[in-house]
Amino acid sequence: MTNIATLVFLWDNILKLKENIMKERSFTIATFNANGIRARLHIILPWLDDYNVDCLCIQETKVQDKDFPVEVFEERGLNVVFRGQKSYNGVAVITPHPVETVFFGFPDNDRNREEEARQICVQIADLTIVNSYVPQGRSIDNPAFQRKLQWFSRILNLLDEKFGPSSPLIWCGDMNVAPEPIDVYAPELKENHVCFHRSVREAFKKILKWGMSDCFRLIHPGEPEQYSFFDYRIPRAVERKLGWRIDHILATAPVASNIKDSFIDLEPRKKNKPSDHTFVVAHFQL
DNA sequence: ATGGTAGTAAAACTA
Repeated sequence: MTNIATLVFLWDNILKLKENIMKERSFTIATFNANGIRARLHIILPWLDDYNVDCLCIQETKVQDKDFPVEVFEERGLNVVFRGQKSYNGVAVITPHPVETVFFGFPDNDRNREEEARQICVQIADLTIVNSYVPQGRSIDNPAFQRKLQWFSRILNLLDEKFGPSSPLIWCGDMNVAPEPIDVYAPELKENHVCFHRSVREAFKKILKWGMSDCFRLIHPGEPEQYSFFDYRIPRAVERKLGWRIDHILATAPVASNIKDSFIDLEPRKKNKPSDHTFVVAHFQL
């Protein structure tokens, strides 16, 4: 009888454990192109206080590692993973959770500083998050544009070989591509633009086809004039709706199927100085 | 005909 009682007790505990594991957990992620993180702390810090995201992915921190403002995040109980270069590029992941750095740039690369300052892969609980600052490409006849196209094929190889479409994976950041005509103003004039040329759109869509969903579009299908970037050289670009949706949060099915909300927050632009990008947010119940 | 500005960091480069 004691054996049966023990069995019942154990079974009961297994059920409770399973219940705990299966319990929905909220996860909110955001991406932000800072264009200089030190110049945007007045935007980023209050925004973090307001939203309490589980993970903020930043691109274009434009700061060397020795000058990165680690303390302002750590004194708020946030963990930071970052890598940068002097004046250009630079990525960071900010999270209240324990975080493990998987790699910078691409795994097994030949220590390319620029690539490391453009991509971070981290693990937060069971989630793998890749934060990318995809090269802009300069012009379609520039070698930099070929490197941009290669970035997408290398990402696809990486996701396929290391993870697979059924593993919980988020790829987010400044992708420098407007996937569809509704994702940019005057698309008919942008066919030769490095962020709208058919070759980049196709390279990007190949990754969607492989098994990732554009989280913003899951919540706002077909909604026009939803932009994440406004060129600060164009006067009153926000009010005139002269923007691009080039910052994305993509997720594999196990994550994307649990999406609850997604939006582009452009409010912080109005505080003091403009920032060239906005916060793109996605919320899941995993 | 191809601008406009912001950031970094010290003159020009990238976006």
